[in-house]
Amino acid sequence: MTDLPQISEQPEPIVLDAIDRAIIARLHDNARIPNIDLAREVGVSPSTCLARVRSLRERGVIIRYTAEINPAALGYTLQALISVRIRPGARHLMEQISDELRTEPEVAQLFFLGGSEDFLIHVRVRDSAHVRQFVLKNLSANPAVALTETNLVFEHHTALSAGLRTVL
Amino acid sequence: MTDLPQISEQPEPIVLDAIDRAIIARLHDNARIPNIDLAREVGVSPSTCLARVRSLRERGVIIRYTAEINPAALGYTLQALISVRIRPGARHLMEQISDELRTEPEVAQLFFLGGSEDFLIHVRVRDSAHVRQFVLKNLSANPAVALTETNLVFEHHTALSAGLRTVL
DNA sequence: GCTGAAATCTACGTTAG
DNA sequence: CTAACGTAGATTTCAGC
Repeated sequence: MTDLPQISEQPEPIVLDAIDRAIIARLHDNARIPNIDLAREVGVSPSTCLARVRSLRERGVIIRYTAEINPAALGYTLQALISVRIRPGARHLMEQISDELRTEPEVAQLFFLGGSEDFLIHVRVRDSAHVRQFVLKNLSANPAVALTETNLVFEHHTALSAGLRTVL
Repeated sequence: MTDLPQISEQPEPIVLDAIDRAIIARLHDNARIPNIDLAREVGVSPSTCLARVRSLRERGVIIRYTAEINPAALGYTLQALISVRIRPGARHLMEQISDELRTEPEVAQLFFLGGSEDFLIHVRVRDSAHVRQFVLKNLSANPAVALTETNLVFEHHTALSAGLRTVL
């Protein structure tokens, strides 16, 4: 899925009180916590808690609930970051290239960047031959691509979203 | 949380059949789908489905269930990628620096890299002044840091894990 | 908007194929 | 390993504060 556009959204500014933030933090940590337990932990009744969770979902604060999958279990044990520069005359093709890349099963994340590089692609692959093949097929073969640089990922950590640590 | 180490794990190799993969794909899309619906969609009985989901959880295929939170709703509307190079004589401090960075609320992801750069940090911040302050305080002030480079993120896309598209 | 109780539905252990 | 049954407990609606 995609993050929401970062400008000129929010018809009504989203206001979250301490209970909302506590709910968010707990659901981020465990999306399947029973509503009754969640309610007790944040200090409201189950029905109130349910109404708040729904409101958060409807206002787009909670984007979705997802299961984190261990990619190694699926046979993809290697990760790499590939930075890509598009030829200056081909910048109008960036949306199309992005759409094509996102259909490739190896692509885990895609960043559009400002600065000297245009894309950063986070891929999950079987081995180094696989990443080489990915670059050749999906990037080097495209005449709009000016330059690529591949870095292997040794470790990858993800953290709780900003602004939620203090309520845990 | 952290991805599992990428080498020498799996006492027993994890084998997943088509039903397991279908379950994984649906739980990745919606971690809160009722077991009864999940069972119907993948074509097994609810009790069988529940047993499979548990097994996937116990074998570490499903790492956890999490709610994706819209960072913009929390007031963090700007994203940046910061690449960091550590001084060659200070490489032994990398673990310590990593641990310190991960306690900062702005840090969403942290990559340990091979190649010319050592770290890549994905941060979520309020504005450009905030990211500048982050770099000054957490990186430039550290004598082990040789070089940093900050790129603003215009868009960020995340995709379904590799190997699951075909079963959807 | 919050609370508490009633009805519906789900999860999950047990039994059996 | 898989399917069916039964119970305990959760979710969700609704009336009242």
